Amino acid sequence: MTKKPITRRRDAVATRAAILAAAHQRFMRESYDSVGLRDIAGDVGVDVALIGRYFGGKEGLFGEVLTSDERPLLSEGMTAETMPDHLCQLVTEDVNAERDHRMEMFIIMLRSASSPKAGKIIRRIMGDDILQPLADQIGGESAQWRANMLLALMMGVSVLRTVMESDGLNCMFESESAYKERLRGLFEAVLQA
Amino acid sequence: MTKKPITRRRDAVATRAAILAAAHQRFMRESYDSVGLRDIAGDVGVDVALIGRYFGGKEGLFGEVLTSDERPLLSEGMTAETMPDHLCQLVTEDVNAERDHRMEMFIIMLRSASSPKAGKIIRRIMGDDILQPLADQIGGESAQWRANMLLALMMGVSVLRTVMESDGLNCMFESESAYKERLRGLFEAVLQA
DNA sequence: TTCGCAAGTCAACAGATGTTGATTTGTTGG
DNA sequence: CCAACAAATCAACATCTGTTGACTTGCGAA
Repeated sequence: MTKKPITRRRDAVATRAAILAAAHQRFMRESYDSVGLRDIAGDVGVDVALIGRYFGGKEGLFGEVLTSDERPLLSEGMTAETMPDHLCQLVTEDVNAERDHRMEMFIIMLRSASSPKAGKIIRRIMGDDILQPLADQIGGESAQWRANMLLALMMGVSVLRTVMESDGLNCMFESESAYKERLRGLFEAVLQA
Repeated sequence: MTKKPITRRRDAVATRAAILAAAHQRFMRESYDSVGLRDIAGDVGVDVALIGRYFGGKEGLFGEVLTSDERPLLSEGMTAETMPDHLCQLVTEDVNAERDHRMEMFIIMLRSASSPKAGKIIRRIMGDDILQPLADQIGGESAQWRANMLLALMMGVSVLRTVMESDGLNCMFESESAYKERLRGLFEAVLQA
């Protein structure tokens, strides 16, 4: 008991996790092609070669950033009634504040979707883990269309706010709640059209 | 008159235009970072160095792709009444068909917005040449918010269809017009909310 | 024809990219 | 204390990136 691993300096799982976290941050701010493996390794204070060792390569790392998080991409306790609130809440978080992990995944995917290598991974996840579950959750006649439309709405608002860095959606109203109310109205319009 | 330039093999303006066109096509399908200058030059059948000569560099070329087209980014004869139709039409064109030039610019911007260098140019154009004119066109109380929301809606649908390559919005209805009708309803909801 | 100039090519640069194998270093079990 | 093994580093690779200067070639005017 004297030698309990108090401060392990060579911890494989810890460094692996650190690399994953650093990559997450980088990919959230720049596209797949813009981020270099040396940037990520530098953030952790580690040699580049480790990334190759642990993740096989850049694609492997990116893929794991998108899939390693155990938490579901869609809220679990989401019913047809609470859905507009949920989605609206998700998309209106303070840009500079700590974000919901689902929103972070969303941003990462939006940022790198145009890179051929990253695009393949992203399109699969978008389809299997977001669109399809969303459509199932919605159910009914034109569930596919509604799910696609909801996703488009969320992506549009997200792209505008984070990628295009426009703040024209936020501060144009007398109160924040009034703005959210309008946005929620749109989500409801899609669901009930 | 015997030597009218029937087939000019060394035409500066023609090759310049050809390079510009090739770049346009490339940037429409991949992101700024993914596209190499040698790819573009190869399409035209020309040496890479010419791009540097004519456009100063990659950023210059990209900037000119986005600004060289004289045609306006927003329809000129667009009134408050015809706006939903216009925007809806713009965003629902056949993905494989020949696209409206405004839609093409839109896609190019969406694709490369996450690349730091290209992003600067894009955000300026988005703000000055699209968002502001759109808000002016709308007018009234919360014109800024409405313009942003319209843009978000258009971007979302565009990203979903072209970047994410989802076709869940198109073929889920009994008729194409029914799908468009619903989408137009959303645009109207934003404008009249 | 011949000259000049511009159009276009060639070659090489300097830097960054992802990736790989050999090597060092720290830790742990005997 | 000392081997053994994994963690981490080092060094170099091959390739691709955008960019630059010197070179060649074709066209048109005199």
